[in-house]
Amino acid sequence: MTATTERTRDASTAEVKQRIFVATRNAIVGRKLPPGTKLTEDVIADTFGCGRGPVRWALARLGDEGLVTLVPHRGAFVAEPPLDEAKHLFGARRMLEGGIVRCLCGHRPPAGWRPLIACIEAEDRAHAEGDETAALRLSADFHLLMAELTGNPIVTTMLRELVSRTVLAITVHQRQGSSGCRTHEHRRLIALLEAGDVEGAAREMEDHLQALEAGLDLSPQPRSGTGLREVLQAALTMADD
Amino acid sequence: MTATTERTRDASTAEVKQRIFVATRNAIVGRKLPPGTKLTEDVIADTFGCGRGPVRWALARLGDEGLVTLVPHRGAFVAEPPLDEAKHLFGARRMLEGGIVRCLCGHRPPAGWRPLIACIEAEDRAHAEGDETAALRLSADFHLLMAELTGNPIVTTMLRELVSRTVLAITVHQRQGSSGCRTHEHRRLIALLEAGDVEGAAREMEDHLQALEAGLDLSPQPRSGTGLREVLQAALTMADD
DNA sequence: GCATGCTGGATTGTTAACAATATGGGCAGG
DNA sequence: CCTGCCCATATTGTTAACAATCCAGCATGC
Repeated sequence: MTATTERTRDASTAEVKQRIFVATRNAIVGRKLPPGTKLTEDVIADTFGCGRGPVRWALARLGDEGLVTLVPHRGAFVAEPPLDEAKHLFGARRMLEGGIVRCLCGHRPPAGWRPLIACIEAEDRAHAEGDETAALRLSADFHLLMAELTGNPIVTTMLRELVSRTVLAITVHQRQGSSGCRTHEHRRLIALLEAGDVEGAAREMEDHLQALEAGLDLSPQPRSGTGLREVLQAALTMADD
Repeated sequence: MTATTERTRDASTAEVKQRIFVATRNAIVGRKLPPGTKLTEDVIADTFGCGRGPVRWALARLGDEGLVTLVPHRGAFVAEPPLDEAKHLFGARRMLEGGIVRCLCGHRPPAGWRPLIACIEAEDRAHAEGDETAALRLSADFHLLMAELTGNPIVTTMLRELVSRTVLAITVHQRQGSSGCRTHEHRRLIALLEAGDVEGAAREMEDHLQALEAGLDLSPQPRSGTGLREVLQAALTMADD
């Protein structure tokens, strides 16, 4: 996997931007780049052997998705979603994924729920091996797979964005000891889906996300936020957009 | 409102990109730029009196949102969402807005439903004056307002994107005679919300969107799509992302 | 000793120029 | 008369260089 890094083919001329974008995003959600790290343009440009233009494009795109914060004349940093944003993130996922579950109950996909079961088993294996990062990724893949099973690419894209940001939010607001999604909740969700219990399945998904949100530590964020500069800058953000 | 267009202040140096983006998006959803129109970079650059860099940034962002299609080495065109995409769009809105309604039923916003009623009245007035474009915009604002009432900016952003694309899809797949959202359906939705009927309100919203989707003409799209070039290019779009 | 004001270095934002590519019309050949 | 090739033109994609801006460290004055 991640064979993209090895493709230094000449066909890169028109897809360098995409390569940089995907690589950086994978690095962020894969916990390789801790939140707050500076993403210097020259470094990335040298790494990929290209000018600074494609780098700026990828960084802007990542900024739109909320994975990096772009500070004018300062640069790009891996985002550190504040607690408010994390809660909004989970709220949005509750609304969207509840709809996904209800949609899935309506017309079951042709492939059935087998892909979901396979994903759960993979996550269990990762848990057994102690690879918690991989487990988190597999857990995210489970939710993403549900979106794909609706057959609606737009929903898939939206949820992918949400899930990426959620992973980042979980990373920054250290889960004290709670592992990501409990797999038995996922199993119970599938059971309810198979039974055709629309309302029960939707409720299960919402409760599941609620439990995930409850795993955040609500302590007043020890990092920046009361820094006097952020307060003043936040006061000026009101007259935007 | 829309006082942003008048701000030709010198502070533009750092926000030209945003200006171009907002202006172009408003022009597209406001039906000023018909689907398919070529968006030449030089023209936009000259219009805003800036280089081509900011224009490319805005165009890329619009491309991400699905309002323009970026063809490599060809340029940017106002998107003409195919019928499949339109249906997916409505499907995504059903899932998300169903969740929004259910969320709103849970904890009613502090401002109550008055803003929604005001929006409906404005839409009725526009209908009375025969300004159908304004009516479509107001109708979109109603849905957007519901998202804002959840107090979740992420949901608002997602729905804004969806609504913009939906407006474009409706524009291209000419509604034969059906006006946008019927206001009485909006009123009924509010009544169910006020009554606290969660399931009924959600069902009403889904039916409402279903009715909107049914207003599309399912005839094989008379415009481009069977153009033999688009068919072949679409066949190559499979191996993307 | 501490706060304030400057200067050097580094990094971003933008513009301008160059190279690469696709389109359209003209022309030779069948 | 139609098909296929070729070149002029215009537009995009990219890189490189310049100007503007911000941070770190140091000197200065109280």
